[in-house]
Amino acid sequence: MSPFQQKVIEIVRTIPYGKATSYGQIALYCGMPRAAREVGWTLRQSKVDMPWWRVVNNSGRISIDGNMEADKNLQKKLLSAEGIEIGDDFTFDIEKYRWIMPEEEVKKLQLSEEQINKILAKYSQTPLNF
DNA sequence: ATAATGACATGTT
DNA sequence: TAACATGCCATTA
Repeated sequence: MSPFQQKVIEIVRTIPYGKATSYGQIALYCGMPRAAREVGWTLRQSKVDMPWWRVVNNSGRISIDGNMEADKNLQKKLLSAEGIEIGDDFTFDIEKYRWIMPEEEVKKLQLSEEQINKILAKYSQTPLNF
């Protein structure tokens, strides 16, 4: 298992109940802004215990396709159970439920200052919305 | 070694 | 708003 995958797992485990994040967001926290697909790959093949269902794509859609229909429906069910309402098209308002890592946690990630700034600029705890 | 394939993201149309 | 195109990068073939 690569260090990247280990980070993915660590971070996914910190996502609180009832919240959701995107693949790209996790990738960013891991210091690999372009590795969203690898996050998905990790969640799929890693059998360790983690709340994988709290990770969706950036438009708030469950993006499991093809022959993983069972998992797709399971994810919808699990999210619904945590209070996130999901429509028949497997989409929901991610901004309403998006989890933002606290700034002090971001600073513990051992990333370059440049990347930290990038993270805070994109996912700030006090965004425009409220 | 080269090319195709994804639980993705983002900018253009 | 939604479809399309391009960029990404580890894994597979």
